Amino acid sequence: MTTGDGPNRRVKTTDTLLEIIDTLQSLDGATLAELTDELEYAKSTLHSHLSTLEHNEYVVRNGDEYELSLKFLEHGMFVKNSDELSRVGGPVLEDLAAETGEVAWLIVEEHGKAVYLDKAMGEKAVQTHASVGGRARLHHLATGKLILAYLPDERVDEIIDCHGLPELTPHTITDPDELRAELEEIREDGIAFNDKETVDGLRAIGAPVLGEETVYGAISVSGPANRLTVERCLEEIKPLLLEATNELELKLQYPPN
Amino acid sequence: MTTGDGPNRRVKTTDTLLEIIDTLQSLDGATLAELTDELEYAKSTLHSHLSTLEHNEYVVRNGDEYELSLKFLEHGMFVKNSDELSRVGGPVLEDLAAETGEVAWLIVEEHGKAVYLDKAMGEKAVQTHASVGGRARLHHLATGKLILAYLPDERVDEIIDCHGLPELTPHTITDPDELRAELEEIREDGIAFNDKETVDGLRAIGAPVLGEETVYGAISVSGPANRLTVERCLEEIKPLLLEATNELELKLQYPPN
DNA sequence: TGAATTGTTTGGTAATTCCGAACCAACTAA
DNA sequence: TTAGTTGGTTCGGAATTACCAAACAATTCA
Repeated sequence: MTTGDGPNRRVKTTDTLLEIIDTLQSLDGATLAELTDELEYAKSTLHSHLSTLEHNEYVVRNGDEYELSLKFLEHGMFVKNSDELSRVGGPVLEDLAAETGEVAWLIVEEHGKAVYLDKAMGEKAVQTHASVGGRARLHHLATGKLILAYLPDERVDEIIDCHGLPELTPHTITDPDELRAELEEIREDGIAFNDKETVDGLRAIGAPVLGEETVYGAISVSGPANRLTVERCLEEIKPLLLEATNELELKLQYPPN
Repeated sequence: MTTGDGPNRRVKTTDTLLEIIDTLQSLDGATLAELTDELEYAKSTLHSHLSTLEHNEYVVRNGDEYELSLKFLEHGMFVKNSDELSRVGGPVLEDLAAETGEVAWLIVEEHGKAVYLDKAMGEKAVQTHASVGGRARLHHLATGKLILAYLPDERVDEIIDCHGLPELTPHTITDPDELRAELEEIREDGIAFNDKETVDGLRAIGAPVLGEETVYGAISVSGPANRLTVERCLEEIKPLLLEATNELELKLQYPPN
């Protein structure tokens, strides 16, 4: 039989495999012995899995070290490029970054989480915690809250249930009702802030990219809170963001091809 | 038992799974019915595999369409960023692109193929066939031939055996001996050309990034053959490339951390 | 030289994948 | 409304195989 009960029967071997892949990534490559220590499988079992992965070019070997291969980059870039928002968003982010000097982000939702789809660095941009392809909870990001704000209420409840509202800084919203109140405000304003809710000293302002009945994603500009003041956000950044999202929404509505 | 005979026993279910993933990519998302047509498995079999992939967040559903998720981007960017050459190469490519106005590429070898690790677009750059994460044969690229030139002879034979020398244009080298002669020349010159060997009308010039006893990868500048003449390559681009690879080799030898 | 460590191979069985076929749910056409 | 179609979902059970244990090979270190 399979893992799990009742509906949605799963394939146990596949669970095993994906567990191996995830572990291989979190260890940043590992020898067979290290993997054996980390996972609850016999050495020989892991060995045949690794051989299969290598044969299919999903893993490369450096001596006795097994590492994930660039096959993942191939698939990943393919997925990224098949997203229309990603394609039209790239140049828009570059403009935003150039005009503000800060970091501009493009975020979409997947499986109830925020995924950093793209970024552009301005002149004064500082290296941040996040990177393209990375994931984060939705509730502590300007873009994440925007996405939640335009998602159906049931879906929001589901996401809160599933992922919780963990506290990252003293400013993170951890109460569901407080979050829902903020989402209401965001819907009224059409923009959202991240006021040191993710990292202390980091502020961001974002705007959503909306379609008819859907939210495609959101973009934001982030930077040090003392440089990116609330006034500067509202006066300088907000108009730029709204111009950008407006352009994106038009391009998504009337794709060039 | 398992797939394959003798040594390196493989896990058949894993082969199946990776086959599904590859198919899902080449179809750019598919319904269960479409996958059933494409692959030799029962509908119910594919269904449980897809359910497992979705449960592990490697696949997303849009209605009845199954698509690869951005999880692949996460792993892919992680692999890319754990490569030191990729990290130091990015800014160098940007400079090259800015100085030449053309497209600058960073290529590494994996499983006997060329992988486009990064690119930077100059002012006059035209959209090309290739994209980051993509793969190509080594024998028809300037960077690919460079990598072959500095790989052990046995390895070169192995790669020729395994992947062949398919013809992409009338200029592609398809004869093993001719290729080996060119590799010898490349070792003498320290640079390599791609003279319409990949796409008609496209020229590129590249230089290798060498370590002690190894070749890390290669970088190149490519553009329309009529603009990127052989003279311009030798006089303008070649010094820039050598300066760039020199910088990269130093940075790889003495990493900042 | 022997002990320790790590990757590789293999036999056999307990476990699971896989198929077939039935079951739904949503549309379409008559 | 009803019959027909298309596509996703579920489930029992036989055939296949993933998995473990244990032996083996190849290095490395004492």
